[in-house]
Parts: sequence; structure tokens; C-alpha cells
Amino acid sequence: MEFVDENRQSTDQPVMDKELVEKVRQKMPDEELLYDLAEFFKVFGDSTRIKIIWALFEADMCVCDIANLLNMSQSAISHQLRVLKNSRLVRYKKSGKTVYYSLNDDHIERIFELGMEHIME
Amino acid sequence: MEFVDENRQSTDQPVMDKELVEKVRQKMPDEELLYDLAEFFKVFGDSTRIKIIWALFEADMCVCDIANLLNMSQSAISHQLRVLKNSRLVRYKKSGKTVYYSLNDDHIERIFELGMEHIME
DNA sequence: TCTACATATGAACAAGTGCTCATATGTTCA
DNA sequence: TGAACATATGAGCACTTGTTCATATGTAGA
Repeated sequence: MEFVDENRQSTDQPVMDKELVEKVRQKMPDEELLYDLAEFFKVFGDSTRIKIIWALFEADMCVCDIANLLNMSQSAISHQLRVLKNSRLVRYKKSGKTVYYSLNDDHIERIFELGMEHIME
Repeated sequence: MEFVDENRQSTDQPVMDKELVEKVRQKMPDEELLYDLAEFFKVFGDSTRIKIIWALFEADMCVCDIANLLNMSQSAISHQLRVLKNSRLVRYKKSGKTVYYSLNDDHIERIFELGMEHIME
């Protein structure tokens, strides 16, 4: 006698529509791709970084001016700029002692617009 | 004799371009709006939620089928669906004991596309 | 070279997050 | 009504994250 339940999977979760689950499973993108996508959106999920990006929509700015604009420490801004730089959302240009940051991605503005549309609804 | 440095603000940060900072400050949206925007993107910043949303692109699904698809516990999925529900990204329809979730926002697919475009570059 | 300054960086810590586990809620069917 | 089941929820915990503080790095001018 078998104790295998045809409607159960390895995780021992009950299944309502096994066929559908399989069909969707086939269509799911690679685990890694979805992970990267989440990592990308995570960068937008902090209000300090959102503010920095918004500021850079208006103008390229140096670290201390961004810190001033947002009333935050130079260190905090620098740390966050590194996050933005690592995800290739901003680039920088050195000019003597000061470093000017600018946006590096055309999609950002469109993504913001769509986000705005949602929260405004 | 005054110890006020014209180029310093309340935070005691040095300023490079005071005029620019003021100009950008005028144009910045409300603090609260930017906070909400960050909160909205934060929801996309988790791979479990990204997977759930991706699954719901394909079909409306009940909690246990999503749990099965993603090989995760029913509880974990239910907790995350609540997050998605709270930010009005999904809606649900009860059918007896089972609850079917579906996407509630036309912007999501477009936002995903733009995110993909960025990480693919 | 020495000083001043703009920025970067590492350690530390408080606050937040996502999962598990146990259990509650609500529905169907006998 | 009671058992079975799908889902929801609260507490607890390990892990992550954003800031501060102290300090390092790198550049310009004296």
C-alpha cells in the first residue's frame, strides 16, 4: 500500500490545480533573474535613495550639495550613492576634490512615473 | 564679529553650489509623497513577492497553489500576499474555503519590463 | 611637504524584514 | 454539530539595512 498522495508535492503542500501549477512553473523565468529583479527594485525601496534620484533628475550634483539638500550627513549620502552606483543607476565624474553624480539610466524616470500613477490612484 | 559662514546650512554641511541646492529644493516633491513611492517600490524588493507577482501574470491562483509553485510554506505565502494586498497590488476572491488572488494593477507589468531592461543591459 | 577639504569606507548598532511555528478563523460536508 | 481543510495571523528569531562615528584616501594650494 502506497502513502503517496497524487495531489501532494515534495513540500507536502496540498494542491488545488496541479496542472495549472505545472503550466505556470514552466513559464517562470530563472530563479536568478527574478532575484536580480528584486535586488534592482530594492534600491528604489528607500526614501533617501528615492530623494537622491529625484534630485539628480533636476541636476547633476556633488555629494555635499546632495547632503545639504536632504539635510543629511555626508557619510550617509556617500554610502547610499555607493548603493546606487553598484546597481548602475548613477555614474560619477571627478572634478578636483569634488565628485559629481548623475543618473545613468533612461528607464528610471519612466519607472518613477508608473510608481506615482499607482500611489496616486 | 559673526561666525556665520554664508556657505553653510543648518546641518553644518559645506555647500558647493548654494543656488543650485535652493533651486532643486524648490522642485522637490513633498517628503510624504517620496516616502510613499519608496514604500511602493519596497514591495517589489523581495524575490518571493516578485515570484508571486510573476505567477499571477500567468493566472489567478489560490494560496496553496502559489505555495506549491514556489516550494514555500502556506504561511510564508499568506504573509506576503497580505503585503501585496496592503499595497493594493493584488486583490482576492473567495470561493468556499479557497481564496484566489489576482493582480490589481496595470502598471506592474510595465514596471517589470523596465526593470528587466535595466538588469539585462 | 603640510594643511585644508571633499569624499569614501569600515565598524557598530538600532530598527526593520521574512521566515517558522503554533494556532485561530471560517467554510464545507457528513 | 463535529471533523477536515484552506487560509490568516501573532510571536519569536535570525538576518538585513540605514545611519552614525571615527578615520582613511585623494586632491589642491600654500
